[in-house]
Amino acid sequence: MDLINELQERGLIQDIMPGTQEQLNKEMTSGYIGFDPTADSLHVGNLVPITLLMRLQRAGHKPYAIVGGATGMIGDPSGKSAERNLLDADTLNKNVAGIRKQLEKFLDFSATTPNGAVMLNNYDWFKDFGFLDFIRDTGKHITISYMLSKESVQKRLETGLSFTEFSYQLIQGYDYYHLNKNYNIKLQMGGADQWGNIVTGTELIRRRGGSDAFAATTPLITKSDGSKFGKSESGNVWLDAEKTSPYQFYQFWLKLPDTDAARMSFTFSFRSVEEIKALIAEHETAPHLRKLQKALAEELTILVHSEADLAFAQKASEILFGQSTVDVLRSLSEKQLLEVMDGVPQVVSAKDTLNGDGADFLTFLADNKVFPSKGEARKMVQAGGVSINKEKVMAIDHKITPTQLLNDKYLLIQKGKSNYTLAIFN
RNA sequence: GGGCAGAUGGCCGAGUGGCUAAAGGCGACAGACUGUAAAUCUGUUCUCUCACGAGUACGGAGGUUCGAAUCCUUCUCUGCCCA
Repeated sequence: MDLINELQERGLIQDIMPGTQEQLNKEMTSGYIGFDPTADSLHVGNLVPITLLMRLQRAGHKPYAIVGGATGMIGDPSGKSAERNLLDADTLNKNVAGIRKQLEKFLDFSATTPNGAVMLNNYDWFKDFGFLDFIRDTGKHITISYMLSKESVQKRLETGLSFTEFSYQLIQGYDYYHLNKNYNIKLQMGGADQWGNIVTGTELIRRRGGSDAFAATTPLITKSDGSKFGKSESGNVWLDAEKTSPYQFYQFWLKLPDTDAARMSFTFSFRSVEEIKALIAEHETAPHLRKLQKALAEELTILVHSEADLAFAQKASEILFGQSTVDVLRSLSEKQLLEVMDGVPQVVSAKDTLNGDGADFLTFLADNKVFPSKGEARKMVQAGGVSINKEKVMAIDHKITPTQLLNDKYLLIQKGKSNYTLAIFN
């Protein structure tokens, strides 16, 4: 099965330009995807383009990852309902560097392999490109009505769109032209919201007499309820272990609703389509075992983090969500406890605050930022949403005393169903 | 440059002098049920506070008034129409 057929089976093709499949079957083809440096880390949403490049490379083609140091300065209006704030140069540089580093994990960048991956920053070819030169060389080939007809532009005409964002498609379009001309790149991929920008690129290449240029986009990935994919209660799910611990990352996939788990497996997993179908069938016979979610969570935690990180994440999940009771928690040695809690957010405070009557629980929660304020903490306790060591806290005037501590030192605080914090008393 | 319309809580959107911390919806969070699922039901949702309460808030700044999201002036921004 060729790459495009497989992508189609996985539901990863939204739009595709005629001839793309033939081109990929004809020869080793260089293809690229751009990454927007809006943050210093990539998040799970970016895993779609990342795995797409991986699939491209595994199929024997040459992947290019373009970090948008230049385009990031402009702001892509696609999919945005309002004008974006511009990032300052320092932030941008930091973001570009962070993203670069992460991408290196996923692709084989060895220069000796013919289809070794390559990373480029479009700032390099834009920084010395003067405005007059740009509008003469590039702007001349694209008409206003063509640019205006783009959906990303149309949607914003009513509510406002600055010239800066309007011109974005030309900048990205030029990227493709530049890459086509200088690197013989013949394929651009991206999310469906990028189709307009990508096509401006192929148009520019065509009008300026470049070689063949093809394009394919993936459907925008959303959850079954239509909301944006890749958010947990605590915000974005990042690929950076410092921002989202491997445990939290593992949990994110494990918690996927059934309806999403199937689709996400096709989207993210490198298992074959047949394997995934078999897993889904198996899952349906015993949904409560969550085999599908587990398989996906395992695979992706290894891909993004490591086998060892997965092992800890699994152990922690087992203890935090298994049949465990206070007794199980109490039976863990200090070492075991700390290992398991590695990815769980932790707060440290002084042990002598527990002397006498003990420390007021609500005050403790607020002071240690487990909750933003005492009022907030009270609300949660009153709603029955807070537990200590797996036992629900019923009283709003609960006091923490030394006898409640695990290993004489730790307190496992749980807010809601799946948010844990480990308090350490030294 | 001229005319018109508009800016309300995370979002949408009602409110046109006191009963408004501001209807309703969405989203979000929590509880029950369950499988760490979905659906459903319930509660919460400006900030701080044990509570009484206090403080901020309807684009910005001034003003009228005992009292303003609501009236006036002005500024900023956005859309539409005309030049």
